[in-house]
Parts: sequence; structure tokens; C-alpha cells
Amino acid sequence: MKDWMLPSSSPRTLMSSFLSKEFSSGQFSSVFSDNGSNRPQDGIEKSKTFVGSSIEETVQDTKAPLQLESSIFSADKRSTSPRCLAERMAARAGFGVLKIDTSRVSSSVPIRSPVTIPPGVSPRELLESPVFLPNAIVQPSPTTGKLPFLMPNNFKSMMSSVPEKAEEHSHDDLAFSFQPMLSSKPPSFSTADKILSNVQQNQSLTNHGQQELSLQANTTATKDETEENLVKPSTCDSMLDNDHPSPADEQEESEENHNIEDSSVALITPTKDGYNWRKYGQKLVKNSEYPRSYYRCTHPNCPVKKKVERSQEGHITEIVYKGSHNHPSPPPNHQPSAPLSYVNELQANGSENCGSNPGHNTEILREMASNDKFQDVHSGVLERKLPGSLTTTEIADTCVMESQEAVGVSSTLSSNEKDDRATHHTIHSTYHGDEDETESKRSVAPQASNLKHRPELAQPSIPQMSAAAAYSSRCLPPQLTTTSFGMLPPGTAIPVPSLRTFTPTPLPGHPPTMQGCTGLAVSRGEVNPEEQPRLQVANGTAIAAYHQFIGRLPQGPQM
DNA sequence: AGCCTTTGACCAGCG
DNA sequence: TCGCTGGTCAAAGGC
Repeated sequence: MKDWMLPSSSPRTLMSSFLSKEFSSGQFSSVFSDNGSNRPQDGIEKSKTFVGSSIEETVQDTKAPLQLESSIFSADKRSTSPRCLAERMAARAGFGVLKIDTSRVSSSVPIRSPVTIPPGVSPRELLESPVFLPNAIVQPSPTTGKLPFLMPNNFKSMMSSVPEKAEEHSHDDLAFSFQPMLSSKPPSFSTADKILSNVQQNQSLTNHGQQELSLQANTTATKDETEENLVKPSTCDSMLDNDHPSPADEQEESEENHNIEDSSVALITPTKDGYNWRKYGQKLVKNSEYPRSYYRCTHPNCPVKKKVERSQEGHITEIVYKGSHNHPSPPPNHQPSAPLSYVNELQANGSENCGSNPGHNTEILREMASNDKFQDVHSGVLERKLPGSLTTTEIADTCVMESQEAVGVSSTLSSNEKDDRATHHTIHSTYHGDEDETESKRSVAPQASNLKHRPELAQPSIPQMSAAAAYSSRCLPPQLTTTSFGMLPPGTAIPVPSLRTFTPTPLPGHPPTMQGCTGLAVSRGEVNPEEQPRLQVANGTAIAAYHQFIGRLPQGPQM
């Protein structure tokens, strides 16, 4: 854990550096393409997927149009690590490390505001204006009340239904379009407002490249109860806690969120997977600086358990899921219902895997899991609760809505641990404080995707719906602003050359939609168009890459 | 009252 | 067999 948590390194810094170097370097593709076919978990009872940030990456893309705040994102701080975390993780999990270059998204470089705000017009108004419809579709996370991204009913329809202004901004470049929220409920802009406010107060922070990558591996083949999913948040405090947070978790989340809000960063929601957990033990294990908490699903006869390690700050450092839920996820309680459109779409699409519970996207994931296609996946969902981290998830329960997840993160995808627990799904991510910064970044990110070819519109200070959010949204938990892929046969490679082409490879019988997605692909931060990362699905395991697009987006995904 | 967390004790596996 | 370790139990207490 020491490696994960460098005292001097802020989560954001870690993430930025991690993302900047590895992701930009094309490792993303290598991770999936190279490792995808050789998933260790294949045929293995347990598999793990690690999602982490390379805290050790120190290289920044100097060419990046945007510079992260040096003070905050200084990658130099982490150069001390002898070994790249990503490498360790890769070695440990068997996956390469996915990195995203966050350096590109920074505020240090003076960027002229992409949007000219007429005198007398408050940013909030802009946000609420049709131009920012994407925000309109954002509702408070069902579980956290944070700012979630709504899913478009149909990606195509979504594309076609882009608001006029949005289209104007997006032009042909816009791979991502935003759909007006169909929800009867008025959109919640509280988060956006906060973000905006924050942005106004500190624009320098707004564009910090909050990038999160979370990869999720799902072993559907091994539904054995002994299966474990490990989630380790790495750069973010708790990005990926896939599971529904236990009450304690929720409390922590609340606190964290509160903290974030206080820090002007709002959105983090982590670990809610929709299931109810009861803590039945806690122990300080050897070789772990943090106490490990043991949770079990409160559903009668449900064998699922999870182990959660949290840092003293309450950041989730590791989450391990064991077993599969033998029941549908409990109905959401206080969670605002997800957009009906989204739900309907899922249903209409016949997504067998997608839950019908409008209230919670995570429910969908759970459903998938229960359908054997997504088992343990919920575990894989990353949530995060970062006290000061970005706004998002949780890549990281590990999932904060857009705000939650995205918290500056770098993540790595790995399937195996160096140990023999090959079949365990583990996602490692470390959340560090500082999420607020991330949050700020995230808040800006949302519309950037639409503004790609309009630099003037790419201002980080303006909350933007991430392209990923628009692109994703199908089977992802509301907390995740992500791109999700539909059910993908083993061996399926998902080319992700760029945001523009960031789409699942069309598969026979599998429309290029998010239907029945067993994996998640989410990216944060600007993706290097030059890169062609791939998502590799191995042996019935859908691997999810988490990309949170923040800042300028080259293009939207192509369906 | 019910559910949850806390926490020390207990149990099982392993070397 | 013993000690270590991880995992679980269950009483106590809180909300």
C-alpha cells in the first residue's frame, strides 16, 4: 500500500501522471490487445482485475494543450517510486496498465474560455440552458444524490437528438451527443452549480485533467461462489468500490461527499452497487496497513461477501468480492429513478442483462450479474468515494457518478494477481484525497466532448457532459459516467482508437449498443487520438475500461 | 424492534 | 504440535 499511497502525491497528481504517460503512450491498447487474449482468469476459478493509478508515472505530455496545475498535478512528486505501479499491477494482475494522459487536461495553460458569457448571464444559466442539456439529463445519483449522468435512450437516437445548440457546438465532430432528459423530474443542477461556482472561484482547477481509467474484468464463466472480485482504488480515494456501500460506506460517502462539497468539489459517490451489506468483521491483516472489513450481503442465503480495506482517511484501498449474488439487487430506496428513457431503452433493446429497475443503473449491473452474464461484475464496478477527490467513480463503489468516478484517476486493467488467485476479479484503485480537484475537472468535462472542434467552447471552466457519459450510459450504474459495451463474446476486441472511434466492435448478433453489457468502458480525460487502445474480452469476461472524458474531446465515439 | 457496527474471541488452514 | 494468519462468530452497543 505504500506504493499506492505516496504521502506527497496527491491523487490527482498520481492520476494525471499515470494517465499522461501510460495512456498516451498507447499502453492502453497494449493492455487490451496484448493481454486480452491471455486473460489469466480464463478457466480459473478466481480472477482479479486491478484498476489502479500509476502513482509513479511522472511523464507528462508537454504537448498537451492543457497543463495540469503544476502545484497539484506535479508528476514529479511520484517519480520516487522505484517501480511503476502500473507495472506492478500488471504483473500482479496479468493485465497491462491502462493509462490516460491527463496532462492534456489542465488549467495551468491559459485557455480562453470556449464560451463567451454575455454580461449578466451567469454560468449557471448557461449550464441550465439547452446548450448544456447534457447536464439536464443529469440527475442526482440514485444512491448518493450526486450528479449522475443519464443514459441516452438510444445511442443513435441520442446522436440524432442532440440539442440544437449542442449540435452547433458539436458539428460533425461530435461523436457524442446529448439527449434531453426525459425524466419527469426536473434536472438537478445542484452539482453543476456547485461545480460551476467552484469553477468560477477557481478556474485554474477546473480543467485539471481528471481522468480515470477503470478496467473491469468479469469472469462469467466462473460463477463459483468462491469467485472474488477485487477492487482496488488507486489514485482516487475510492474510486471503485463496485458494491453498494454498506451503511458505513454510505456514511463515509456522505462524509466524503460533504467534504468534497466543502471543498467545492462535489460529486463523488462510490461504492454503491445496489446491494445491502452487513459488516461482520474487521481485522488488521498482516502486510496491510489498513484494517480489512468484512461484509456480507444481507440478502438471505446470499453467499456474497466482500472485503474492503480502507485507509485511515477512509479511502478504499482494496475491495475484494467473493461469490455471486443469487438474488436480484434490492429495489432502490431513496434513489431517484433513472431516466425512464434509459430504462425503457434497455428493456426495449431486450437487454437481457440489463435490469429493469429504473431506479438504479447499478441494478442493471446486478441484474446482469444475476443472469450469469454479469456475475461478479457488479463487483467489478468501480466506485469511489474520495473525500477530496474528483467529482464524479468511482472509477471507483466504487462509482461516483460522473463526478464520482472520474476523479482523477489512472487505472490499470489487469486480470491476474501475481498470486494464484487468478480467478478473482480484482480492481485496485486507490483514492487519495483531493477529489475535489478532480471534481472540479469533472464538472468541466461534460460538454467538452461536444466542443471538440470548437476550441473556444472547450473551456474547462464550464461544466460539460463528458462524451463518455453520453456514449456510455447504457448499462452503467448511474454513478459511473462511463462508456459501456454490450455483451461481448470472449476474445472480442474493442478498438478504441480515439474518442471518435471509441466504439465496441460490432459483433454478430450484438448491435453496437450497450445492451447486455457485461463490461464497462469508461475513460476520463482527453484521449489521444493517436492511440488505439483496445478492450479485450476474454473468456466470457467482459473487461471494462473506464474512460472519463474530461476536457477537450477529440471526437465522440462512432457507433 | 430491527438492523447495523464494533470488537474480542474463536476457528481453520498452513508451514 | 505449535504458532501465525485470515476469516468468521457473536455479544454488546448504537442508531
